[in-house]
Amino acid sequence: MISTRGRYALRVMIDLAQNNNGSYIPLKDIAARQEISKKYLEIIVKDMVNAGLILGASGKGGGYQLCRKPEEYVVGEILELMEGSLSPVACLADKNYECSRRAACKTLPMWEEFDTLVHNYFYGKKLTDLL
Amino acid sequence: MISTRGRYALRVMIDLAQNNNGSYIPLKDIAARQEISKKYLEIIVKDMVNAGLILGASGKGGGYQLCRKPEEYVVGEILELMEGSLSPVACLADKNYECSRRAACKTLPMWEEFDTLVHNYFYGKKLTDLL
DNA sequence: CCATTTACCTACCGTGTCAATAGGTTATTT
DNA sequence: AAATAACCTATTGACACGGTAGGTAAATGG
Repeated sequence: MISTRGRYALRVMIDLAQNNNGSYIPLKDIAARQEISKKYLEIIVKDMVNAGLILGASGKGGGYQLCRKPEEYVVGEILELMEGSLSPVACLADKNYECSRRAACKTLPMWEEFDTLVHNYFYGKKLTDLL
Repeated sequence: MISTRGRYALRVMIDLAQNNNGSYIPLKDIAARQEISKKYLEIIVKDMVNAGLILGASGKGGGYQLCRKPEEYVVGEILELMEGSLSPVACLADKNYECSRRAACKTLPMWEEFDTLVHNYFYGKKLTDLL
């Protein structure tokens, strides 16, 4: 299940790409267009800045902006940064996960195969595919 | 993310298939082999009985049993019964979900495509593929 | 008939995440 | 100085997750 963090982040990226005119776009406008609580979006967008996905600028004339060309963003990257991991099970999501049953686990190969499938799907989609 | 409900259910099914000798298998044995709390498994296994995945029998000599041939079980069916839905977003998981932005949603087609991918993957896997 | 075994049932609980709100501070421009 | 907008800290209510506890009902063996 993809949470609002990932989904809203994706919609912000799309909004920024669609309204990309060189200047910064205030969150107020994005929140209004996307019909998402501005206060809640602040939290998500702040993380997007910290993750290096977008640029933020304070003060009058400030707002947010893409820091790459839209076609250089990959959906999987955005989702993974916001969701933490796209893996279906804890033993794959957490690299340091210890499981004594690992060698004998009958289901692990399936989760691994599925994990690869998910990864390939979202990393094969660019932001521009959503415009 | 697949929760323990779905994962444990799958392991119980595998255990039942591997130890399928015609008689009922007590949960105590399954819990011991799988190293899962028996008390917690009770909850999950009860739901599996209610869902019609397995048979339960009380009393001495009782326990649980598959009610179909192992090759007639599909992983997707088991997971979906236990997890409720495998859909990545609420607007697809809940059939009665209302969204005013549906027609304009730029991301919906991607979620739909991904949903189909997930569905096809797990419905293409049989229980016997995990033995 | 009684003890044992086993499933089945109801209730509760601690922790954590999700989605959001509230209110204030800093930075920047006009 | 005023306005704008990002940034920061704290809090909240609801809910799911993963489990525990203790008891009841059903079936069997001796």
